[in-house]
Amino acid sequence: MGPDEISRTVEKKYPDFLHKEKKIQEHRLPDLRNVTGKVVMRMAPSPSGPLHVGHSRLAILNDEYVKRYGGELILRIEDTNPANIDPNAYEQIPKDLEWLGVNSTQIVIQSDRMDLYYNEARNLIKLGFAYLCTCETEDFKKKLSKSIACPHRSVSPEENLKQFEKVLNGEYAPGEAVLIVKTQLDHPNPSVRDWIAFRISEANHPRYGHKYRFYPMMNFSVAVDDHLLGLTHVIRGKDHINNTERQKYIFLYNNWELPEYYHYGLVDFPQVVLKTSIIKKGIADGTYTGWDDIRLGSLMTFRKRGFSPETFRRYWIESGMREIDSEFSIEIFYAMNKELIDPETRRLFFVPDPVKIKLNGSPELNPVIQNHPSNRELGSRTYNLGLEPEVFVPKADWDSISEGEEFRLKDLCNVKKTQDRTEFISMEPSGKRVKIIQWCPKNSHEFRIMKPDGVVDHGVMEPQGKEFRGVAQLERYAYANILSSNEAYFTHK
RNA sequence: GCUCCGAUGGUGUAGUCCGGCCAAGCAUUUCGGCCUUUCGAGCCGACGACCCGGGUCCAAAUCCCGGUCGGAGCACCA
Repeated sequence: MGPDEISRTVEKKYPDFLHKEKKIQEHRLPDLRNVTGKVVMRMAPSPSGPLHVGHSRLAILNDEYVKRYGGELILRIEDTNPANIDPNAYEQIPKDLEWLGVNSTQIVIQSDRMDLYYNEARNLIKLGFAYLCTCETEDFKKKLSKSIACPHRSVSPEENLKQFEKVLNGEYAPGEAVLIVKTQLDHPNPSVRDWIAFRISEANHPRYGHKYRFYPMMNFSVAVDDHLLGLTHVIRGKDHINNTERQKYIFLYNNWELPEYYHYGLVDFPQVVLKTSIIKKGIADGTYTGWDDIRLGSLMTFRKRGFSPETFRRYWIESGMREIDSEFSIEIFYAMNKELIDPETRRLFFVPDPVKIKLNGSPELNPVIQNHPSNRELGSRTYNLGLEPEVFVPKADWDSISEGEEFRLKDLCNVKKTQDRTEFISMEPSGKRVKIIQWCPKNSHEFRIMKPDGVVDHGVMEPQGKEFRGVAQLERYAYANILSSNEAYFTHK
């Protein structure tokens, strides 16, 4: 039996052996604990700016589970720190989520719910689980670290209630009084001991101005809302683990049923600026062009770079929900996006750092170029270059070709380099394996591409790219989102 | 310092709860090959990992103990 015969026999008798089934392992998020019927989940960003890639994980994970089990996904905007609110965020956050394909069924804004928080505060005071404290901050912290109660901790509920109303009425200045939730002073974890539930702020609130001055801290408003909104499952970052422990006391004191909590690991985004304070400063001083500056990691930026929102979903589903910290793999993220967009992304020629060369001895050249190698629906384009035309090619490629070497101008013709020009060889590929490079006609226009590292690549774009908008694969260069006749945002290689 | 958490190839993950089908799967990167509608595309292939040391067990990535390393929190931010 010769080799061919063997393989034919094997093929016939044991087809499974040759075609070992390609196991396509689909990443699937684990099931949630304790699901009885529909779930109620939430995502709760603070409106300090637009959403960035980090927020997208929270949004996608919650959205995925609500889609799996059915139920509600609440967008809760946590604007209880008036000093750190970007008024535009109220509008932008829902837009960012819509782009991601995350559908919230209800939007809740915490500043609309101040009375609910005040009522719960009064309730806890009455039950003896909360007290007003007017200690110096440092003094209070020091005592807490040594598990020592401050004098206010033993004040009667009646007296505390009076004090509470005084604070609401403006009889204390910022820093002079806080409301504290009692937990356990001897709790082994110092960060869980008596924690601050309300503090005074006189900052102007974009939605309510100076109507309120005693604002709940996140741990308080979150606990109250998670209960009142009927949350069944809470998914959020690992940085909230200790907050969860604190919030559980509010549930305990009210005998409320706890949601199931999940905390996913922290993700490090190397070399991406995400911090809103830095971005705001950078926009103000002109370092950045805006929230969608190519160097930033906002969803607005990714959108402007032409990413598919589906890429975020795939990436975060693959990342799962484990409590392991990880590094955001931009490499894998790019690869996922490429796989999604490539089948319907047209090709164009962009020549960075162009040099003009003459095609000596060529006939009339009228190339017809497919806009996509396999997707016929994207059509083709034609150029009438005439006899012995001049074209642009990338300088780096030109310099790497040696004297007398044959190479091919893609979809045009084969030529040979001779000093500062080329000699025509043939229209058809010669069959030899030669370097193939992209080119642009003489009447191409100037074009620049903004890259995420802040570098701008200059070059020329073929004439038929002038009207095109959207993501294109600039052959042999990269994918880019063409924003105007002379500028694009770099997507990825 | 205190409390808690984690550790699978360069990177992201599957498997860990309920030990055996795991001489560890998938993806990406890198490398090699194929591809005359010629791509930095696509297809095929290769390299590459269970943090360390003990213990339990016929059997450990998986259970137990001890280290090491890494992370989070300890805000009048969220």
